[in-house]
Amino acid sequence: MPELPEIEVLRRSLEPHLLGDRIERVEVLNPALREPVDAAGLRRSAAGREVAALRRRSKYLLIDLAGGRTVVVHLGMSGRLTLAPAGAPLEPHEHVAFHLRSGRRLRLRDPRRFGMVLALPTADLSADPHFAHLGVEPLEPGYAGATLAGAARGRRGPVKPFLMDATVVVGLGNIYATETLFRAGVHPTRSVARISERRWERLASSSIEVLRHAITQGGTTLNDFADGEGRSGYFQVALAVYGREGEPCPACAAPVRRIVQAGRSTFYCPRCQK
DNA sequence: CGGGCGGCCTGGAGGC
DNA sequence: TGCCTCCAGGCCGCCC
Repeated sequence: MPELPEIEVLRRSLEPHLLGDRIERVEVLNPALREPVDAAGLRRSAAGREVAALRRRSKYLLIDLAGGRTVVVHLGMSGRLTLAPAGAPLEPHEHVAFHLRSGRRLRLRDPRRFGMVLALPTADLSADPHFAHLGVEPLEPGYAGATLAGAARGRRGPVKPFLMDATVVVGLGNIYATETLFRAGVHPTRSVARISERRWERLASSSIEVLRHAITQGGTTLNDFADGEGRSGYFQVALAVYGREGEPCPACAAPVRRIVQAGRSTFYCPRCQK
């Protein structure tokens, strides 16, 4: 489900509640996620620790704890991480619950089980195999057309899967790569070898605009995304082409087309995207 | 080595 | 109402 904007929205919604609170107890209800949850390790790392910071890297939420360890949460496709009041009943597909000093519990539900939860030493995060290969953060300084152009040098293949390649730039999944291409006026099948400097600049700035706009709208809720307090996002109404096969392009009214690239749906306007 | 594809899972939607 | 097929926001490993 969630791409960069959704995780950033989640981070911001949880931050005021979790900062300074303490994880009293960790309950692993069902360890079967993409990587089996190491219940004992998670407990050792997190139980009795105060939350020192909430960060995000790529599509991972990072919960830094006092004592030098970080709880890493990935929502996969269908994960939800929400705060529940004390005594709230277990919900279906609840995998992990962090019981807080405040009485609430931070719980992870994930029907499709593509998510993950692990605890790592905070200082070594970037060296961990989950993070070591990741590319630049698109909302941090230094990301620009030259970043993309440099990564594309010597490569071939269509630009859409390239934008979704997390070793190049992180956070762009199927929705936001699709919307970025529309905003930049670039055809999704165009080879990365045939994109000008100016187009790379446009792609970079378009991606930043799309991501920022989505964050201000609370992310995109197609089915299951919700922030830490269970609120849905609104960006789905602002999607220009994603999920809109056959509907008129918002710019020129030509019917939006759907194709499949690398096994994923791509939507584009055949007139606006060259 | 880079790119494409299947597989991991469950649930919801739509067709019949 | 029920059954079947298709599809879904991520990511990894295998294959060519």
